[in-house]
Amino acid sequence: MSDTLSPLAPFVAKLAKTTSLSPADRAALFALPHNVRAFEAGSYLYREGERPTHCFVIVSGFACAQKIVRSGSRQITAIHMRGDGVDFGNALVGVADHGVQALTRVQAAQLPVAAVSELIAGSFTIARAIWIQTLIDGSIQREWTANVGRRDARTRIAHLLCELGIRQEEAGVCARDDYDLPVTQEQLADATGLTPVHVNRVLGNLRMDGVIGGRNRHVHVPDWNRLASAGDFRLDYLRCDVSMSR
Amino acid sequence: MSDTLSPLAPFVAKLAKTTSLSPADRAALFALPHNVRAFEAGSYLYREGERPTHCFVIVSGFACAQKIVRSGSRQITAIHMRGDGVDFGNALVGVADHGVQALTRVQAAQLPVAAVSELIAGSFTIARAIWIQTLIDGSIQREWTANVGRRDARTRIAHLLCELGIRQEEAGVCARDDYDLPVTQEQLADATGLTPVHVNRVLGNLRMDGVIGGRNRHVHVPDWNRLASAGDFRLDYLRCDVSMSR
DNA sequence: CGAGCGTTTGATCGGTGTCAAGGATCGTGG
DNA sequence: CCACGATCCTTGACACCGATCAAACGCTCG
Repeated sequence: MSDTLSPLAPFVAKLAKTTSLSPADRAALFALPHNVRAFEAGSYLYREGERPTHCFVIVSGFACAQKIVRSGSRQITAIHMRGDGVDFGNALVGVADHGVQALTRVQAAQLPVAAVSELIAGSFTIARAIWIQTLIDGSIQREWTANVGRRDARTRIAHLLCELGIRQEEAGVCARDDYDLPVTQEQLADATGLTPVHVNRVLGNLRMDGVIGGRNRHVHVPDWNRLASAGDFRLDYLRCDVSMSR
Repeated sequence: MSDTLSPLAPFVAKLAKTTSLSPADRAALFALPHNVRAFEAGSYLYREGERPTHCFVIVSGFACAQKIVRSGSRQITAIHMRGDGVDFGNALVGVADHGVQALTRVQAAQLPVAAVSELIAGSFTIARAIWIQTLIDGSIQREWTANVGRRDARTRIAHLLCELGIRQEEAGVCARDDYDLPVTQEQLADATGLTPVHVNRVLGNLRMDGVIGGRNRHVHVPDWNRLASAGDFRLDYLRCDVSMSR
């Protein structure tokens, strides 16, 4: 298969944004044994407490990392999209402290942990590139903690919409100011630490104010700076190379 | 200097818990150029937006990672203690997305980023060990997101007290059920996404209920399981090897 | 056409924030 | 040794954001 058609291509492209990869490195990455599997919306890539046997690369759709607290409510701790590597840390540590669930129908490439582990051991450049991805994930995670901890509902939701827009633009899926968001308001609530009802009201307000347009699981942003301002959003934490204004 | 007396010893010991280090690896770690510096409470190890020139290893005291949101309030995203490596990711990525501030008087060993970078490049075992630490930090970060997102104030605070107890026990500082916590209630509030006033009330309740004892920046836990239950705390996410019951 | 799921809206409740004042503790200087 | 100021803790009254409960509405797919 041509590399550009490999399901791993978006992932490799993402790595290449932070680390210059030699042809040999690229070849080693594309040579990773993998098979693409479809997950229905709501199904689990793996569950909290399991010992994952595979790492994943998302090919299409949205998945989320989540934790369940005793009260039964869940917190979504990350949203994964096309080109994202999911928990390559599994190659190094054992039991998963969180579950990964498909938010929509998801196509994901499965990579055996052992193969990833070998690849990392075999190339410092690749190890470094993947490590940097996990550091960026960590940066996003910190931002999420601040988001649910210290921002009000409106700002929180606007911030999430900004992040999803930028990351999808970065992944080459679509434009930041016009994208599909095929997730329910309940899922947005679990990502922002709110209730579905309140998410609904806040989205309504944002729409009434003209900050966002588009109905029915589609986000349209008439004025990016306005949304970014509403969401207290600065994109440095994403460590991507796109510029802010539009 | 004898290795056991090196300020890096607690850090190396922590690495050794997840990765078996050869004598050469240990020697390379202890050979890292470093100087120990004291930071007054409230001073910054580095600030958000800076490009750090050093990594740090905490020798004594407490430091925190923090982000400031537009409203001016801050979210503490991590608490660092003896033996913790602070942002070794700085060796790989550039600008800091968060600041690191001393919560108490802190002694920290400063390691030039270039030296850490070289060390990582020179030993896969060490790189792996440090990487695993950053993965554990990530696991803690996810737990914090869930904590501020989906737990009520009482549970949130109890959870934090559990984590701090276990981590200090792991670091060999003291017992989990009897430790000094020389931070203000305002700082606890910033760590849990609450207000100082409410933290005060909740701590009062926990004390009245006998879940915690000890006044004045000292935590005493009469019944560990009771606190763990109040905090919805399971220690798997810390990936440490101590057992739960006591 | 009906069932199921998600969205929207209204009414009400409660946990936490805000504002304010007084009390405790501690370091510092006279 | 005491006075003083600064900082933090504690407590009370009240406000408000977001949660909860409930019901109607609108899709989509058998």
